[in-house]
Amino acid sequence: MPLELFNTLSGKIEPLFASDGTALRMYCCGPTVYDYGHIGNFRTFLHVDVLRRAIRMFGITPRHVMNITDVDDKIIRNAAAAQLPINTYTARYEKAFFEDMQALGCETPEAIARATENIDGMVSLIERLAQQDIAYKVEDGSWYFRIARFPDYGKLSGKDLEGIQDGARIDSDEYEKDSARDFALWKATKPGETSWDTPLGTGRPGWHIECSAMAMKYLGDSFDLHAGGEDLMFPHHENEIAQSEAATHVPFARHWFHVRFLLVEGKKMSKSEGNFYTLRDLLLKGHRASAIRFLLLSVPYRHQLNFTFDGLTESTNAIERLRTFHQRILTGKWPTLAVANNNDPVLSNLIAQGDTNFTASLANDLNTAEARAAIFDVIRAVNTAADRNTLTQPDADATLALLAKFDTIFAVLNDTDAELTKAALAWAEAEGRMADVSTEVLEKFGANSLTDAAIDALVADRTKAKAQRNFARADAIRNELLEKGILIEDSKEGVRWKRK
RNA sequence: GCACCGGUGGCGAAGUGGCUAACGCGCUGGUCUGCAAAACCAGUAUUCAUGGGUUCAAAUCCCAUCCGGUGCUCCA
Repeated sequence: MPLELFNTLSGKIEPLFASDGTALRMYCCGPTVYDYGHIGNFRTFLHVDVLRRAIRMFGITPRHVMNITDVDDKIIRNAAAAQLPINTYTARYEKAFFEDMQALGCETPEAIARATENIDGMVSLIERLAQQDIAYKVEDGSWYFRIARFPDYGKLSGKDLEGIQDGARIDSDEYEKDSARDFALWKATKPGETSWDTPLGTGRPGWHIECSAMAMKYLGDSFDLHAGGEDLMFPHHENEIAQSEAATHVPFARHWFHVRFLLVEGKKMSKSEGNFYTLRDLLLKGHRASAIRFLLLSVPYRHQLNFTFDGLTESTNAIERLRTFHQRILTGKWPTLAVANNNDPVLSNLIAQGDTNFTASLANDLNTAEARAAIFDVIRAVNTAADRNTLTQPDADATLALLAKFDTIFAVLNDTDAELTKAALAWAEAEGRMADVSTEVLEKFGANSLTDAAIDALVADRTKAKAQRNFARADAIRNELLEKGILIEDSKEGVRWKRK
């Protein structure tokens, strides 16, 4: 079964493969590091993460390059306002970005490419275009791409040139262009602005050129897949194709992958709507990193996702069930799991079917919703068998193997939520953002929160009270802990507790 | 204005021509428990925005209407 994925360029679902027979070369448009990443950004990166994980699950090696845009108008403006050199300014946000990616369980790409470290490549690419008279310089020293010389322009986004021309807003800074549609390859700078002295003149790169130059540097003139958020389709990716193919005369990326925007509480996320959330905002409010990952992945990448706090609660609960089940199979406890001797072929088949369904769902254009459902089907069946003492060791093993497979994609079973929230809390403290921390988080993880030892002591008290059949005392302790977010569970195997 | 996507149970969401409309969360009742929790069992949409049409057969295709969202400009 091949892994198939919708290709924006062809408008069809097509199999993915490594055209060089070794590795699937993919380029993903990364962040512009001028601020902390928000959940919209991460929906895209999370689905790219699932894509690369799925590629590996299907036996293909990914070679994934992601860029960091560390120079652009906003960075220059904000760095100047902060009176910092741009690299000092961007370094903190780049660091934060990778911390956030890790918190969300994203794997690190095989290569990271920074725009400011690849100016030479961009300059030579523009020079190649200039030799063909496709790039031209205007009086102020900026260079533009002559769209009229690239007849395929618009093939990705399906735009016709006339429409663009009519709708184009003319930027007052961009004068002397041959056509309003032509886009900047190299921007002349004003004295004092961040700039590079190059054969093209003094200036800085246009936005699109970095991705063309860096993708080609790391992956070759032609490569397998290019990814990004849906907004990048036009003009960014369209312009990348134009620049690259006009220079090389070979196809740029074969397969284009675009992730749809999310809504927040039914509306487009924006600062003015007051529904704009960074990952850090959510962690400080007490939401778990794993629940955020799971929620953002629960709706397939080509569908709009409505991010809500109810949805986050739902995901938190769903993950609890997954983890509880995983622990049950792993430990044979909570509730007790007795191993049966007689094999139940119906159950064995069900587990195998779950495995097949999981794989098939991902193969079908990364249907993460269906893949998720396949796992829950198995969970219910195996729990039922376990409760009836009909689960055999081979079936338990097969279930664990399936969970492991599930987790190579979803990566939510391993519980690191508490440490991630603590790290966010430490960050808030260091940055003077304690006002953003919810009381719930402070109670659970702040300086006055209960230590594990203190909880264990209270639990021991309660167990003693229970042994004396002093249930009033036992329940009082349980309620006291519950108010502090600690949930106690009794079972035949003894008592366990967890932080809610 | 032009282009496009979507409207499925209380909520989220899969399914895009043919078995009883997945799955998750929630809720109700039961089993277990001192009581809870966890887990299980049963119940939770005779119906897929609305109206018309095509078809032996439609949530799935066509037309119209209403509603939500997106792009055309920096944006994941």
